[in-house]
Amino acid sequence: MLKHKHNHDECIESALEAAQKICEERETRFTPLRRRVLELVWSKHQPITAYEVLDLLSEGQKRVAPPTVYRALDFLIEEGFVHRIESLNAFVGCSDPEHKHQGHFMICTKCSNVTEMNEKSLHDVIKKAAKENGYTYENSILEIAGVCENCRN
Amino acid sequence: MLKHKHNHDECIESALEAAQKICEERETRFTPLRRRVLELVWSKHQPITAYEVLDLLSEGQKRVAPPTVYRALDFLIEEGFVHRIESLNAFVGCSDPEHKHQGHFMICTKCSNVTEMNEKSLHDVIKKAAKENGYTYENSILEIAGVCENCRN
DNA sequence: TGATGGGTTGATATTTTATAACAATCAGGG
DNA sequence: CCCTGATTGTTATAAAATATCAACCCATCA
Ligand SMILES: [Zn+2]
Ligand SMILES: [Zn+2]
Ligand SMILES: [Zn+2]
Ligand SMILES: [Zn+2]
Repeated sequence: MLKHKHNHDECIESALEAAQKICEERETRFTPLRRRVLELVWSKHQPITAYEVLDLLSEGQKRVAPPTVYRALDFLIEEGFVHRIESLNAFVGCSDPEHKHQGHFMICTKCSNVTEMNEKSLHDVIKKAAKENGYTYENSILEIAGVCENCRN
Repeated sequence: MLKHKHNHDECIESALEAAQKICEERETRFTPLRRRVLELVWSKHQPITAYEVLDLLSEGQKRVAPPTVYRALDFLIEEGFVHRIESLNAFVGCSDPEHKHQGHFMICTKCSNVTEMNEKSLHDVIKKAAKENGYTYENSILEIAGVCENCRN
């Protein structure tokens, strides 16, 4: 179902490394828990709910409580490593953590895969629309539902 | 706080009339409950939560249960009279119920007022972005957070 | 008329998602 | 080591939404 085949382990690994590096630069704490939660978010190359993360995190150990997961997710979102998909109440790893932003996504209604769009032009159009309506732009969420290339075939 | 001063009673009344008319055309049932819920959604010219609607609906009578409200909201959303604001878990009346669409909104982070944008150009850009990424467009939500003109002054 | 059936609403219980509040623990600086 | 602030653990609860089945309404038609 993945849009492009790739070695997903590498994919996770590089996300973790990037996060680690950014935290060092910012002097924020990439603790084992936060690292593990980020790994779990990435583990399912699809949006994952907080309680799914909770279940995975609890495997083979005492069950953790919701705040543990939500606090870690809050941190990861704050740092820009994870986005929340509002229309799904779910979370995905960010494909471009170096540059803080709120995400713009396309969500396949057949396979649930999500594609993050990092397109400056789209971002600019949205900013412009806000300005034209008299708003000072802060940030935005865009979630497009549709059918992905794979699922059409 | 309202962007433009207006007689809000008239505003509500016209929304109800429009809904009534559209339901007659579509032969869907604009029941007293649905009418009342739409009225309550409009009553607060700002996003309103399902449970706020529930509280208002329950005033002076036996308390209604959540499904009553959610079912009415589902109908109103389905008919395009109401939009859900995903980032707020709240609902607003649609400013253009004649033409079914998912809403594109700007949300003031100071006063919580919401402005619906019915701009074809923006809609087109979003559709185009979906297409360029290989998705067959179905619909989209756009929620821009910012500060409105009033609140800046 | 009154049986039938679809759509709507009522009622009860539960699930899903998220947060509040406070205690325990940990990591770094004096 | 002791203090401090950040992080994590723990318990309880709030907020948002849905599942299920019963009751009701009302148009159709036998
Ligand atoms: Zn991103
Ligand atoms: Zn797909
Ligand atoms: Zn609308
Ligand atoms: Zn404002």
